[in-house]
Amino acid sequence: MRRDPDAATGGANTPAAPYARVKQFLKGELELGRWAHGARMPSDAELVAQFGVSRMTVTRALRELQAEGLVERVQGVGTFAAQLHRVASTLTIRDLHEEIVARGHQHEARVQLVRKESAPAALARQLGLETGADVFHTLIVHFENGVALQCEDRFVNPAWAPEFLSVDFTRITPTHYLLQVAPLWEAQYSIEASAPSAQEARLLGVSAHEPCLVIVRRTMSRGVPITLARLVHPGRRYALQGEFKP
Amino acid sequence: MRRDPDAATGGANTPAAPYARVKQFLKGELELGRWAHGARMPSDAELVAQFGVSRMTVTRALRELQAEGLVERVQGVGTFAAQLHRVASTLTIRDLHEEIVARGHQHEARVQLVRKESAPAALARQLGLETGADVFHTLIVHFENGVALQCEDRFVNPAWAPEFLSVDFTRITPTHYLLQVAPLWEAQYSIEASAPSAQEARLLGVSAHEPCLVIVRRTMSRGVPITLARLVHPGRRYALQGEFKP
DNA sequence: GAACTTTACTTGACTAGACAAGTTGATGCA
DNA sequence: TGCATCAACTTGTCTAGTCAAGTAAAGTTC
Repeated sequence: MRRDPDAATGGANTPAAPYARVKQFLKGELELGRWAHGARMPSDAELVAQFGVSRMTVTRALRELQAEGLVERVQGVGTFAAQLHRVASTLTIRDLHEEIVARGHQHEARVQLVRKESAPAALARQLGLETGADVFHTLIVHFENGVALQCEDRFVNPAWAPEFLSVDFTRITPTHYLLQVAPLWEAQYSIEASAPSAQEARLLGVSAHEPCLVIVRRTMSRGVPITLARLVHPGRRYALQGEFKP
Repeated sequence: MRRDPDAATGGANTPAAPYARVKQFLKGELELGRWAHGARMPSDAELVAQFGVSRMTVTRALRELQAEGLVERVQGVGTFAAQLHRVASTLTIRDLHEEIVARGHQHEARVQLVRKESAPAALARQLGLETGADVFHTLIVHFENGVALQCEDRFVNPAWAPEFLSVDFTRITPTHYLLQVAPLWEAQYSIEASAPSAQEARLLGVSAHEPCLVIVRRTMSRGVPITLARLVHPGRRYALQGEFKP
């Protein structure tokens, strides 16, 4: 069992940590709408007096609330209730293989294409290469228990993963391999609904009218583009799910 | 201009804060793959010695890295490089009105339906009500510069927003109004691609085959369901975009 | 009145030390 | 061998104070 210092009123067995009590108090008052958006909240000094704790403790509570986007702090001015006119959520896009295995199902990858190509202008620009430079191109269809779930069309910057073409993608997904090569990355993505291309429809075994969820993701590591992927999912078989908890 | 203590090697004008230096050092080493997933990283004491700072400073750096999911800390054992086999991203679903206004465009909402209904079993369960209880139902189509962008089909728990039906939704979006009533919430959502219903296609002015991005979102405040919304967007006109920066 | 200075208050960051609580491995004993 | 104990090390949290940097309002001077 994991300790959860955030549960300020936990199981009543462990009297929550002081910083968690302060944090939970402020969170509760915010939930009750005690401070309108932009309204001034108690200063550090006031909370120190109110809770009888040191300022470091109060600071920690407020810094975490700030990181969660619930309050805004301005040096020299004060702490204010944040604008909450947005729903922020952490969307986790897991490696498809792990996702399928986690469901207790069987994952199969059929490799349609693995080759080196010459990058046209638009692609080269996205990958930070010169037009006509070599790029690696893979086209893989992923199956869950024999049903096509994703068509993965991917271009990779050879500078980052020179051995990319010799990887056995029936055993390891490109995402998984690239994570080994570049463990930390930043990504930009776009999620939209559209009809599949004729080729994608054929590979996924769906009609050309079937609505598909298309994720286009560009991944970079230390500012250098690594890969550009277009992931096409039949709408009837795939949904992104997530939750947001403040 | 905003200060950014995280930019440990910032503009060279401000020598970054010590905690930020420690954090950036560890982040950089993680990027370079110095520690494999699950490998042991330097202990607090080692970092204290290495950087000549107090333990509180090291602790703060490590705690923030932990919050970002880059390291895992186990009391009594040590600090370890986290598994990064996932791409987590903060997906921000903004209020549509604000999103459109931010683009400098004009937003128009046409209210198709605002009424009280009796909740069928499935809906009642989702909203934590008894079957047959009253629910508020709105159906609103949102336009950006005269083009239909979203069809918003929403059910609201009357207990939370008794005045909901008398709000002028051509001036304020339901999301915006509900945020005033319940400032803090948690949400579960599902994003998928599908064809619109006949009614939705008619309201959006698209063909029944047009792939649509459908977001179903259930919102709760303090554990009590507030609203259930189905947001349908023509795929050709709407994409969710976001980025992930570790 | 306008411009400058002072003062009070705010958050940002850090230090040096303390105690608690958890894990691990070595030691000693039956 | 098996078990209990202890020491060393780890992270988790807190205190009481310091200095720095920023804002805003009150006061002062011209």
